[in-house]
Amino acid sequence: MKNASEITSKLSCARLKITPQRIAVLEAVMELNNHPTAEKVIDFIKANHPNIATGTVYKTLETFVEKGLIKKVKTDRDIMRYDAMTVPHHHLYSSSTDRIEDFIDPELQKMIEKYFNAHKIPNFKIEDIKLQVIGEFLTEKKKVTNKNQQHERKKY
Amino acid sequence: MKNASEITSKLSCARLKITPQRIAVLEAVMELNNHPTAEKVIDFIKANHPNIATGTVYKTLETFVEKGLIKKVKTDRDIMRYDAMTVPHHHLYSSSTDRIEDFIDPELQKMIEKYFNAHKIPNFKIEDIKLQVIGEFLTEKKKVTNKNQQHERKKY
DNA sequence: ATATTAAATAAGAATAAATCCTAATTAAGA
DNA sequence: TCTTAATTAGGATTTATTCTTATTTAATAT
Repeated sequence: MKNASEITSKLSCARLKITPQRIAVLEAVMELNNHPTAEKVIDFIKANHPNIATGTVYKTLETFVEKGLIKKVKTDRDIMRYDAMTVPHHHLYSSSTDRIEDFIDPELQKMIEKYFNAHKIPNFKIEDIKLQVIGEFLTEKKKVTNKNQQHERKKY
Repeated sequence: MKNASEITSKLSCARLKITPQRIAVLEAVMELNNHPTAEKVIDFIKANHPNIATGTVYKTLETFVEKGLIKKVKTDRDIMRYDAMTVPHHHLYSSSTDRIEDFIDPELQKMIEKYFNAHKIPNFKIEDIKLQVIGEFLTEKKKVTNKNQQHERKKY
């Protein structure tokens, strides 16, 4: 549990009481870094903390979303997923499987921000912009390592 | 039922058998034009066709999505919504209510397409790009009529 | 260290959306 | 009209999530 202090500091920054349950949930979402479902988080936690209640995990995840510690990831399927990454980023979605990967592209980010600064939407205050790029992954689940490429993807 | 022929032609173009149930569902999604939930569709249909089964509506919606007649709209909440619009467009989401509006912006669309043509994502074939603009609506639910504005929004 | 108290949790019941199942029905082509 | 594969009704079932309440606990003040 190397990043224990990182976790507790995140919790206290968010003005949340530091409880074993919250530590376990935040650790799980950070460890399961590819957008786990609530169920995956629950399974992960059960291994070390067999008696943390299901409802507690759901409630804790919701609390973290409210406090901005994690984000919800929408899919076209019916299960909610969660994301511990806090830097602005988008997502690649497989149209045939449930694979989701992060898509970090500062240049794109900048372009979109610039566009919306120049083209305000009438009567709408933008808080966040998420790009869902839907398509097909052409490789198996492995890290893209080519350093010359424009876009990074986190390993699955 | 003025657009009856439009509906039947859409169905036959999609190589689907033309049934009263399918006509009713497609009509409902087109009529309820602000991204109805399955439940809203069911309620709408029940008025004229009291004995179309719930499961049929779900199945029919799913069939239409597969055939590309309608699209799924996923929200941060847990309910699936549907969209009959077939031209490429994005969505504005209220961060505090469940309001969703269409956001049509051909210039933005063109810019994004151009960007991804110039910056291919390695090992990924793009099929669709959806922009989720999350924020707050500053007006009540009414149509934006200013013709000079860049962005159109369908009325709620 | 201890007491206080508001916040958090366990446990499982309850809810709600969506799916599944099977027999009966129906649309479209022969 | 007949045939047949596709579709539907009806309802049970599943699954994700929320809710409820008594109990426990973390943080603060004493």
